[in-house]
Amino acid sequence: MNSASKEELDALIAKLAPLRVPQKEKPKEKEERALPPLPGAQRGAVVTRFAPNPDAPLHLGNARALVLSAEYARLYEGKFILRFEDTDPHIKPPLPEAYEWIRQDITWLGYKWDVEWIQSQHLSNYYDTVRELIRRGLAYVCTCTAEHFQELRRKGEACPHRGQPISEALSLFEKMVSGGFDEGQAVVRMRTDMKHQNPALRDFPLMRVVNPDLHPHPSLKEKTWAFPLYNLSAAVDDHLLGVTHVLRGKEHMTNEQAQSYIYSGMGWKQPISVEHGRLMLEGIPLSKSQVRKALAGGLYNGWDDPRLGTLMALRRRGFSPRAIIDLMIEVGPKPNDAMISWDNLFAIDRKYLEPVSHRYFVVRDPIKLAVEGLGKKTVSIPLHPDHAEMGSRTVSVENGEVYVQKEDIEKGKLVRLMDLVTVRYLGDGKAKIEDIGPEQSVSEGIKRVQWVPSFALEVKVVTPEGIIQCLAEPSLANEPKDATVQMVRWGFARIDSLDEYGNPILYFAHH
RNA sequence: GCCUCGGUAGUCUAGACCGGACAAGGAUAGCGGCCUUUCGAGCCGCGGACCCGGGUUCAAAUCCCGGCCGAGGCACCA
Repeated sequence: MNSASKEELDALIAKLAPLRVPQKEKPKEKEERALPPLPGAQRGAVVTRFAPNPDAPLHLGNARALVLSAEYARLYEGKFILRFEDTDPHIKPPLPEAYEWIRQDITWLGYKWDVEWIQSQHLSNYYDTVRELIRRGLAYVCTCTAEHFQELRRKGEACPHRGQPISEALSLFEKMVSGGFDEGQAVVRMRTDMKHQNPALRDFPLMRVVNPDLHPHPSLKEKTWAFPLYNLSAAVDDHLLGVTHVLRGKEHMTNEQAQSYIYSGMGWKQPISVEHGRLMLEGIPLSKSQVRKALAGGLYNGWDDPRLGTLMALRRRGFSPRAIIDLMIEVGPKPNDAMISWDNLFAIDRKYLEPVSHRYFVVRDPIKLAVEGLGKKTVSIPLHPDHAEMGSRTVSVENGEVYVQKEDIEKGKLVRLMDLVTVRYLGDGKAKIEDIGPEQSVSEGIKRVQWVPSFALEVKVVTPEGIIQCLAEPSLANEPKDATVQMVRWGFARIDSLDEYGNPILYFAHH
């Protein structure tokens, strides 16, 4: 079969299912980029998981593993698990509010998880597995200092504890669990091969001690001294939860090998692992540690600061979750790293926002224009030029005065105030009407600009570059919170909140 | 120092496993035009890439070897 040509296959398919023959003349629909097949996946028998550490909200880099895991589960009609990996109260202590942040981030993207699993609530599973590994002679308790073991690992030499009897290992382990060792005094190691060509795999650690008085776990009432390390907890839970496919970053490549020692030691079937490359976002620090540091230093206003690449920030700016999903599907599960450009994300997002966003005039850096002879006038303008069914808004000029953007007018030049009138700017805030209709203004290439009446709404637009005080047409106040609007000739923004005077604050998304 | 994985236009991606209609397709960004009461959307056109060097082959983006560059691991983090 694998020697059959494409033509032969097509012919065969045509015979079997004549209705599904692709029609040549059919205009090529822009096919949505699809995910490549998942190795070893069977419909209905795929279980994936997304396993964040709840120490921060999700960012675009995390979204890759998340979207892939959720999409593959959906694609194969399988199950999707959300697992919180909160077993390090010392170096990466869980942030109690982050659990909910992450749930919200995932929900915002439109995904539901079939199972939620919090590792810190299931520590006894890891203890049981460690006991079994010790009983099988596959693990031991090492009381070397970290530095000393590092040295032995480098040289490929065993430490004195490696040969300890099983009974001793077992009792030392119970001593770890019951608080008989302080931090750094003992660790459980997998017995692998001290001469393994990859030093990372030489007797890697399974469990260590964290002092609960110094580093209490926020969601553990009882004092707990022994915590699993990543390779142990991931292997135990992936097995227990029946995970069939693990989609994660390629920084876990050696972990996959480490985990296979546990899987084979326990006689478990190892899930198929697909490791994707890392994502970078143009000009933005994504790494949690960097962001946290900058946050502490007051550089950002919070995890949802519009300058950040967190999903929270993108959500606040009014991005469509579909845009993030599309981008992740485009990047796919391949092992290449990718530098995501904002332009690319904006372009995808625009496709979703453009057809649904109401148009409004918003003026930055305003200058008052007294238009001679304009007087009192009310115009009605569609909320969307291509969708009359969306309705329209009205803008009233009271006394011939409007605001335009300083940069849009030039003394002596014509300018078309959109949907209102064409004027010539005379300088000194004065303008006079010219008898040039909309069609003619287009054909003559006259600049068309947005404007607002003199009794405009004062709005703040929060952009990645800073907060801009602007004037908006009064009907913008009719838009509900969370609505995404298009500020004509500027870009998309989301209605975020009201300021102390009841005026809207908008978060800018992009052009 | 040891180990691993990558390298197609500015950016993202298809093709690579299974060499041949690939003088490399799509998207985005750029430029030009059309259209249009937005600097939006749409349409048309233009320019832009297989990291380098060897090898195998009638034929290499695709296979092999070497190099260069990039990323990651060598945590009592995940």
